[in-house]
Amino acid sequence: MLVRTNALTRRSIDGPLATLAGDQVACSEFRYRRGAEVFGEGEPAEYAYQVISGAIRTYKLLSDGRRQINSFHLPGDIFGLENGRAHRFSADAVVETEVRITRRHSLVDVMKRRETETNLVDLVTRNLQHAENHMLLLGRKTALEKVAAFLLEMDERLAHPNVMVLPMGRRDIADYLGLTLETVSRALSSLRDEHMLRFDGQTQREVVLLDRIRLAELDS
Amino acid sequence: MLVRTNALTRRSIDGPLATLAGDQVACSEFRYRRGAEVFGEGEPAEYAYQVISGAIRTYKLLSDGRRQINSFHLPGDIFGLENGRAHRFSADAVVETEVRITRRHSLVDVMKRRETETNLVDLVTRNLQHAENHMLLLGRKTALEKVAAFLLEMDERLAHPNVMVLPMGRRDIADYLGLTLETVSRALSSLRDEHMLRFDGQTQREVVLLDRIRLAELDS
DNA sequence: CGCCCCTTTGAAGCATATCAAACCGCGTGG
DNA sequence: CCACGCGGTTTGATATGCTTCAAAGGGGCG
Repeated sequence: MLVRTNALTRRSIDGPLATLAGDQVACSEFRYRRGAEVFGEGEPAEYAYQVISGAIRTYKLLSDGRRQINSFHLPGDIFGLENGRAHRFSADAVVETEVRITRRHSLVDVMKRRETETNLVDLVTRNLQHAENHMLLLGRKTALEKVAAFLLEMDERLAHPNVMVLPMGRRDIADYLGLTLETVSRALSSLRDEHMLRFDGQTQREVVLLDRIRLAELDS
Repeated sequence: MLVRTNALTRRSIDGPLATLAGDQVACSEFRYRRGAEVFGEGEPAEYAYQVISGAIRTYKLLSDGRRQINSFHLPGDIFGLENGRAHRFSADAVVETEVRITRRHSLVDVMKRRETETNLVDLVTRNLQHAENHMLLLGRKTALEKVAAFLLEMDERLAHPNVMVLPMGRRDIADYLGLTLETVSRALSSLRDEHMLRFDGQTQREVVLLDRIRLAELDS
């Protein structure tokens, strides 16, 4: 499948991938047909990619098929460079597309050599990962799904306390979720009525999650 | 303003910031009152921050005051670590909040020493930056604003061609913008009717931007 | 020529926003 | 101690922007 190439066959687009890879690692080129999948979410991340011509979309899917495209990758762009072992999103060709490919290992090894125990790339990448998840939420989830996702995110980040004390008000939650505060309030009331959560104390900021499983189901 | 501290006064939360900084750089602690601004979008990024207690929100604002919160930063979280000179978003305290602060320079210098000319952090960070802008779009912009922003993004990335040939169809644009394809189509028709763009050829994929200024105004 | 995909356009429905009012706990000052 | 005011939240009624459902146009390709 992979078309081997060498320095002499390189095209005019020599971006960071080529620079990074330099002559230390092998680059190959490959051509994808319109709609062809480059990689799927959850698949092992073996390669890093640079678009030579055409366009790639990277996206996430909800279980019901709704899709959120994170980015379009155009000629010169690098994508698919993951810190973990698996791709966090899917990628496929919008049109007939040429890409340059290099084994992820090569890059990661170069990276590892240059950085020590505490990895700054990891740090930024975690932020990126959060942003990607959030884009999916903002672009494609309903109010109820958003609020459920928010509660579960906070629950997890607060290490699943019995009583979750939210430091932020309804307005802040609303702005985080791309909703109005009234809609957030209604969603919370609805979840309370459905016995998925309960308010503790008098402030409405102390929440007890009663059914994390059903909340997670709501979160698609 | 900054409260100097040393290793002896450090609290129990010693996350990556402390590790990164180690004993190489000075850490200070500071306390923000509820609602106090830690930094504003566009301000010079002089420090990196780690939350000790409380909560910080980072967000962007549209000119009419609509706000999109990107993240809530809870104890242990690091934020405000920028690659460029300026903050890409604002940060302020949701509640009374303690943060540990270190000069950005210290970290950046450590980083620079460890990495060479081609900076992987830059790479990931650019993606993050895009994601942040996109969250604002998804959470807070109207259909017309989204489509205008999309056109301007593509225009810029394609180096302002006279005729912009979009590689993707309406469905792809819609999924990128968190809309339906019909809404994208209606928005484009509306922009055409308002003489902000014109379709070239017969495919409706070749767009000529006639009034980038008004488009940019739409994009808030 | 005819089919298929993409796009546009129209009509109706619906989820969420907007507008409005009441409630509630809390802090403050009388 | 209570009255009051105030910010935050809930709830209700209405409005609306976007989606959904539907159909027709238009171009490319077999």
